[in-house]
Amino acid sequence: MLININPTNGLAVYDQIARQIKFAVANRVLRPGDLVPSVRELAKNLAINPNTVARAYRELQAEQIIQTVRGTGLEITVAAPEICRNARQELIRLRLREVLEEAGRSQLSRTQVKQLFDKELSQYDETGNAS
Amino acid sequence: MLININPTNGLAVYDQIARQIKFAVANRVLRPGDLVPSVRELAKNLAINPNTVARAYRELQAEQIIQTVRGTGLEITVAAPEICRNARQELIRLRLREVLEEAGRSQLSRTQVKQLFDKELSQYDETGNAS
Amino acid sequence: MLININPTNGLAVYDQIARQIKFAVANRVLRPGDLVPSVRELAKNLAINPNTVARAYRELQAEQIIQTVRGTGLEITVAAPEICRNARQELIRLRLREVLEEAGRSQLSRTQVKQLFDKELSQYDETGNAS
Amino acid sequence: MLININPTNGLAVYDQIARQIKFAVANRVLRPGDLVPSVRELAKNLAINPNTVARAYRELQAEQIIQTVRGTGLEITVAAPEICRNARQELIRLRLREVLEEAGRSQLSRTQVKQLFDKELSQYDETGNAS
DNA sequence: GTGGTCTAGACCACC
DNA sequence: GTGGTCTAGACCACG
Repeated sequence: MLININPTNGLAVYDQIARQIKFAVANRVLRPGDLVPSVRELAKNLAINPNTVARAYRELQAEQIIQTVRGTGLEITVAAPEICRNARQELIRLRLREVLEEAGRSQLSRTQVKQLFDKELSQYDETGNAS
Repeated sequence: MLININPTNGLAVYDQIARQIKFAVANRVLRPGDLVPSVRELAKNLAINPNTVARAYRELQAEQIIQTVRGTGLEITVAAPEICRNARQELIRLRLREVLEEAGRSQLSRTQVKQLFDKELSQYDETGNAS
Repeated sequence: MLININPTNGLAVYDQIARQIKFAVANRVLRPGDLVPSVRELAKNLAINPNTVARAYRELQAEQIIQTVRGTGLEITVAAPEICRNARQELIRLRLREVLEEAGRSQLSRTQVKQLFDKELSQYDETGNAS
Repeated sequence: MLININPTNGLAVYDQIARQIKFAVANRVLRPGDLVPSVRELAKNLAINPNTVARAYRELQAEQIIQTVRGTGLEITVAAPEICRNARQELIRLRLREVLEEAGRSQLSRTQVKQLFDKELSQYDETGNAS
């Protein structure tokens, strides 16, 4: 379970942690019953404030992705995979819709948008890295 | 020249002003030589502080979209239309790329992404309003 | 006697007028006894406010470059050519000194500055137009 | 990291701050990763308003010379040294060209300009102080 | 503690 | 009237 933090990209650190855990769940790197790292341990590894880790976990708890196990720590819930997989597709859909609205405000035609999309998609290598 | 401000959408007010002026330039609502509303007038119309308008205009000046005409006001530069039209297409392209990278990190296949896109595009009415 | 005004270059309009008259005197385009255009005429030709022309002339009077001739207008003084020619050389010397001080603050060596100067001088065509 | 402000030299205070930081970067007094003084601290030291410092920093951010580190402060970017060093040489070159154009408009010969330059250069002590 | 944003009001030079 | 700058003080999210 590797988490990478970039404190200079404008995204809140707690949000970066939460997102990466959700991705790990969606991609079955983390499975129901697995324990996430303890607040103190993760904070130490990332050299950040424990409060920041705690906040990330608080948000994940609110979304029912992790739950406390008394005396043990925080574990991935049974519902987590479905929540995360649905969420990721909805996220992409929402982003696409936003871009299309932006394009509409810019008065780009449907054809122009499609051309831009196809050009970018042809460079899409399904790895998450820009090619 | 209509500008609408939504103080609760998370976007900074000065940014909303700057964006709408860029759109107006890209869409030929504002043309080179046209004067933008004076700082005080626009501030009064939008019921916001003149400093906020001034900041928006300062950013537009830094991007060479408007320039001061001594004692007269701020006018659209001759280079503005090209700058704004190039910028808007680059913005859309960048956003599409980001979404595709996000999709890659979520391990969606190229086919899945294309289906999502086509579904959203079919609802795209080229007006900038979600349908 | 041609005067060109650029209201968008940051220089005050009255200053542009005064400078161009001084150049005209230094270069013998205007000679002692010549009349400068009347405030109203020049303001009309340049499509600017007569106050702005009046201010330019006021400054030139303070520098003894023009003087009022009752009932006639404003004429170039006998002392004007010497004043303007001395001023132009001093101006250049002052500017060079400023650039050198700026270079010193940037810790450029004397050799580096000389190279930059020689390169620019080689493009210098003595016409006042960038080549 | 010493910054000196002269509120009476015509230069905007925010600009003086930005310039001095750029010089410090170009001269390796500030290096990538170093934090600039916090907005509030610098404002207190210089006895000026925090907004003025913030504006200076905002301009430096726009030029990619500093970047925010969430909750920590503003640090010098890795690209900053190159940006600042290129900028300072280009600035000197631009200034020299302006002076030469001015000289051309004054109909000074190439030889006269060179004499003026050599005379000033002989007094140039590479410290940034007029001798 | 940090930066980011906004408001309110002042003074300046210029037209 | 115009923009440009600065001060004073507030509120926010983040760590």
